[in-house]
Amino acid sequence: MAEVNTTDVQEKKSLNFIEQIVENDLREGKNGKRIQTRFPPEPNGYLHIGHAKAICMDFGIAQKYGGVCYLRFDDTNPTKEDVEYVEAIKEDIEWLGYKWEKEVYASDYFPQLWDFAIQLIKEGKAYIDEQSSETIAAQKGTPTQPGVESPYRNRPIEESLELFQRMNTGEIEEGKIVLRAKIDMASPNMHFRDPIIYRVVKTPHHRTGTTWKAYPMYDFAHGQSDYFEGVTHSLCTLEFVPHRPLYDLFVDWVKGGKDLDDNRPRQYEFNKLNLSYTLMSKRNLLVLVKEKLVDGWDDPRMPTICGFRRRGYSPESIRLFIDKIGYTTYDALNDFALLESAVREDLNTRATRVSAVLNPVKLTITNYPEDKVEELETVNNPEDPTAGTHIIEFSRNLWMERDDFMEDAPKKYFRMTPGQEVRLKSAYIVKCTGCRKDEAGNVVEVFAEYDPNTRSGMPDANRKVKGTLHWLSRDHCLSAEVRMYDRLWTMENPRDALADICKQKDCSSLEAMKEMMNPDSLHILKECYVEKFLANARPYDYLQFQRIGYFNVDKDSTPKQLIFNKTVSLKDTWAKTQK
RNA sequence: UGGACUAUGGUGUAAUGGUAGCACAACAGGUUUUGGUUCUGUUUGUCUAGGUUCGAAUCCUGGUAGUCCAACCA
Repeated sequence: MAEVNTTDVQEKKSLNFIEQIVENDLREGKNGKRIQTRFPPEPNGYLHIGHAKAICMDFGIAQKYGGVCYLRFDDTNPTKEDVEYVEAIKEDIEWLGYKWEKEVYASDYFPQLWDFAIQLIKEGKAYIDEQSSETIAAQKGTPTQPGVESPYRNRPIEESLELFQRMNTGEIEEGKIVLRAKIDMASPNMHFRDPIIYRVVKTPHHRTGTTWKAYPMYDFAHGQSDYFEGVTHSLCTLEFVPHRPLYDLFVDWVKGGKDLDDNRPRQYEFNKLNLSYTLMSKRNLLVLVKEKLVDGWDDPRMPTICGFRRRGYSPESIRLFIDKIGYTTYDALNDFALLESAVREDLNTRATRVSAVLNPVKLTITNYPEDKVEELETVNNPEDPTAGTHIIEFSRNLWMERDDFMEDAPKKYFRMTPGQEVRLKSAYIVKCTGCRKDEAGNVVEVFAEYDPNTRSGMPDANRKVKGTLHWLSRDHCLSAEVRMYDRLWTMENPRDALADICKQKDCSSLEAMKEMMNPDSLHILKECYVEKFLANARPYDYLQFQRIGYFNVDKDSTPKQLIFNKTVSLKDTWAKTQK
């Protein structure tokens, strides 16, 4: 029965348009019914949740259709790249739960690409241009005006050949000459107007060192790399749609003819992730890190994979979110609330429930003996009976949450207020008898009397009261620092807002970002208390502070200095009705 | 004002010429030793004007709106 059910669910889940293409290709026997993809990051920064969407697609398609996925570092621009990023990227992909068949680099193909470029020169399909970048740009025309041909366009092949060799010896300075493909200066597709395919870069490469001085451009490397590796489906985001005709052209050329066979990579594009209240571009994230507006790439407010990891998101929750938003060709703006609902959904099943008092006030049970301490059992996770239980101490002197007491309470306030009964979670029902205030009128202590018959196992254990509060025994808890995070940006679409501010005020994106940042994105609470049970909690452990939210243990937390990060609040229908 | 792409509730997504469905969000209620979870119910949608068709969210044409393209970045 259960198996039938699973099949039903799978059948009901409709295929996204890429999966439909893949199934079609499989049916038609393209590429020998083989599926191969690649995830091709440039090692110039940390992966963010937008990359996670591409990772789930690239690795997911291979997984689902019995194919393989390579991890290929697109390292054709040594000025921006670094091994630091290579290592971080690998860590993040593994954390997300994916394994690559092979780790490869575009730079592995530099010799083949070089030979191919020479072949094109010999065939009259490429030439060396000696004009300045400004001139070349000007000759390119505009989208509405055709370009004009370079005076070097029809230079003798021998000249181009010789100059191309010298591009790689070091004798030619950066920017002096480039190799261009000879295509069509009048094409409505700007990428066809004799694109530059090789340029001189003298910065040492993080893998090949100083072996090369001439480096291929993206368009000249990507499709060919796919072809060399045997990639069948080259999946990327929508901004590469205009590149596709060029991709196909170069693949045709490197294959040595258009219709030789059907074994060739094809590029398909899907929409990239836009998230509300989130700035995604690597360039701007780099500014945040460099200018120390955040605490590094893994600051829990960052949309990086490592940021979400430090914040307490699970890999499963991120994959669940990606699965929910789907893949289309529409430029969507996804609601951050959907990501939050995904992480709540996942953490609800796995986070250990504990008590933490973040804004403490004394609670004294006046009819409970001074020296008595009871060890009470509390469940680790009501959603998971196998998660077990742990002990929490109860005594006369407790901490409670300041928000859980009101002297004059509104009608539907089910918490501590004089004359009202509440349940102390996992312990007794108590009745509030009053409070003590300081000279300024601040409540400094709340008083209550307990009903000894209402503890679990006692005769009145199942007596119902409206409210249940969390609490801690003052002599049996630990101090902790708790970091409360909120969104980094105040506007729903910070990318557009950033552009607007820069334009209006004619300022740098750094200045604009400073203006846009949410001043309340981080609140550090230093005087919090948590259960003794957390003495040995390990970094990244998933927790639920009951009635508050999901939290995790920060990577810098130690038994002496406990630090917790708020991942996301619990849904709070009470707070909502108060607004 | 060139080319390419896109348009389904507030948001995202399905329906592949034949009953507009799902998730999030919102709202109302039941259960609950977390105002959580869970369960039930409710509200809200095919950008627009034509055309093809027995029948159009789907195909065609015009309009409107949005995205991308003029790096020696990827």
